Amino acid sequence: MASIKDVAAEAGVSVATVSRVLNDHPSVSEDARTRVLAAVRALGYRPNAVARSLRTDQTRTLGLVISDVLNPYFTELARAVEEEARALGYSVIIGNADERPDLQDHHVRTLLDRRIDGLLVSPTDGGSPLMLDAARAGTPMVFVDRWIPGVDVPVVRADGRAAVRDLVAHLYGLGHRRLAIIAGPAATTTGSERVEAFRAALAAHGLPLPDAYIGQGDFQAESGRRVTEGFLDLPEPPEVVFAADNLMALGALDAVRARGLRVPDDLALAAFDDIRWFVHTDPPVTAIAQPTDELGRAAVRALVDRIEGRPGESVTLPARLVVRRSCGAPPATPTATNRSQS
Amino acid sequence: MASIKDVAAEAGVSVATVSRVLNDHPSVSEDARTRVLAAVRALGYRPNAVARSLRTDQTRTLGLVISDVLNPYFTELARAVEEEARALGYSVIIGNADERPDLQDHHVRTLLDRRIDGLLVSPTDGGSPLMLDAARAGTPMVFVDRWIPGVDVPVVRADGRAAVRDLVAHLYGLGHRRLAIIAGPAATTTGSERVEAFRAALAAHGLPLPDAYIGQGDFQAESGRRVTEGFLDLPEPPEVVFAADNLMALGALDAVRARGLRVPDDLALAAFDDIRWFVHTDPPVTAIAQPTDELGRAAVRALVDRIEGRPGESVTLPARLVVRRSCGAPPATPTATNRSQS
DNA sequence: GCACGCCGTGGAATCGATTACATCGACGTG
DNA sequence: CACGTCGATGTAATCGATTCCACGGCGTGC
Repeated sequence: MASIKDVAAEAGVSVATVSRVLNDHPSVSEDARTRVLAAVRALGYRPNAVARSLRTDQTRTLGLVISDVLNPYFTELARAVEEEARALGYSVIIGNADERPDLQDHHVRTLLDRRIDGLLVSPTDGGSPLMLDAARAGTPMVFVDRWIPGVDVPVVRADGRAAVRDLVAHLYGLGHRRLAIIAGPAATTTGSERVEAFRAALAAHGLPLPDAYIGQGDFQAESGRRVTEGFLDLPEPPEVVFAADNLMALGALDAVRARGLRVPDDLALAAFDDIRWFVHTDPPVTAIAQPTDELGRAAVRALVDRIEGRPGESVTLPARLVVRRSCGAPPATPTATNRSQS
Repeated sequence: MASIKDVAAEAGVSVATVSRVLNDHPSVSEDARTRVLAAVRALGYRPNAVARSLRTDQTRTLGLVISDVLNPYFTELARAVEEEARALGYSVIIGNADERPDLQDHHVRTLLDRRIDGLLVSPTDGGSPLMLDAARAGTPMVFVDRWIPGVDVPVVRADGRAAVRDLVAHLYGLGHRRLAIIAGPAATTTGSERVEAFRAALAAHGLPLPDAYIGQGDFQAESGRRVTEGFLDLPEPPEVVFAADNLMALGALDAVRARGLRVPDDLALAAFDDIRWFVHTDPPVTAIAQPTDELGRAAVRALVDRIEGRPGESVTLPARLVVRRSCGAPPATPTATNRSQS
């Protein structure tokens, strides 16, 4: 591959001049500029980003560590992040933690080794020493979706409490009284928060949330299946299951179907995170939708602000309830179940 | 951040010795080794991958340019790729082309600028000059899923022809005679191949594939919707629609539902690419499943072989038909619709 | 007892860029 | 006419690693 030296030789100038042309420094003669540009084209020269990064101490790269690539929510998030980053002149390296703290650490470590300019994380746990050290050491960092309490890092996320209240009101209105939840890992903020929001919303209607109705999941489909089976085996099974993410809802659907039961007649179902497929499942699933795109963009903006020396603020956006048929009593108009209403 | 010089100073040795310890070169005294290791720990030193790459001319990084991150098929593929790469000591940078040639080029360019060791591509088009140049210039490269004919690059993909024959036989057996296809872009191999396989399979049953029954899609949901509406507006609409990927099938489902029609009674549906959600859609969708995981792993192995100087061979794995209810006549046993059978 | 070889080590070149500093010529001004 | 200024350019230091080469010391074989 041609280097800046080859270009300099070809154009009959020094490497300094070539570099000046490439970074359009003002003090270059028109003549030199055209000769350099011609040489660049002739050799098909492209600057070596590795060398440039070493010298300038910036990679114009963001690291994004997400909890699970197979989760459509995070995929959408990743897409929005990449788009906004590209618009701001940054690339993104995605690390998939698969909800495993060790994998998360692996990715944070290699991203740090590559000297990415900033890190976007949706932590799978309470925070490893590695990540906390990095935050303390001043690596620009922003938490997205989930966060680690007590760490001084901006957080970009959705607040689902109002939507959970709406959901519970909806369920209550349909006559449901025994409501259960498939929770995410307690070590994640979204894991514990959603349970608390659910509990609070139930309390507002004078309903309890017994321990037997709190199933411990891990945000993966398999745990949703397992927990749902546990619920169905209870002497007094719940009437509704609220899954704290879309994959566990999928697992719940698996469990219900495996028993030959029907949603919502035998068991109603609702989920946190709305995805396109929920419109076409049998039945369409009532869900709480996050403004995923905006979250991704806001997170990148906050991170780039930090990187470039500006404050970089936390952002909280509201989630909202999308009613479909998985909890019973179809909505008034048929189109109301379609996502396009939103 | 501490550099190798700091470590050398702390340990009272030269940078050469530190480097030797870090790369466990044999010729280092036990004493020096322990002092260096202690210094490394004390300073929390981590080698700068950027500097290392500049010197060694290898980044231990693979580039993966996929056609669409929002497509679960590619997400699964990306996951498998990352996993296998990690096992072999490589990281992966994913570029999402969103089925846009310009974006694809953008990613190939930045990946090349970053001097990735090898490139994994599932091309969205017939191949830009940029990519062809890179291949010719000797950048280790492997095509996955889709490929560009006439370029000397190994291809790792699934052969769906047998599965498409099975599908058509299945449809024929159910009494369907008017079969239509929502094709992918003709510029992609998977786009044109699937149409050809479908046409050939129809011919074997003496069935035609009229032009009106070939809808031009672009592998995105919206095009599936649009094409399906076109089919439904035909004076003699097809009895079955075969979508060449899962997103267009989703779009087809949207279109059918928007008209208040039912699958499979009013229109039967089948798709290329099987995904978890197809089990739970209304109705469960008959699909052709690719061995996505194995494809991803095989692709990485072929690429790493190339990078490390070994041959690196093309691989073709068979796809297979998974019958569900979206074409009519439910399969004999209820469990046969479940993915766990596979 | 001497020479050779090997081991451990450090000095310095190198990778490909950016950039501070020096140089040189042209031009304007007093 | 001399001097200061400014624009264009080149030389060389630098980023943080790896690695070739040289060197000193010690063990071994003859």
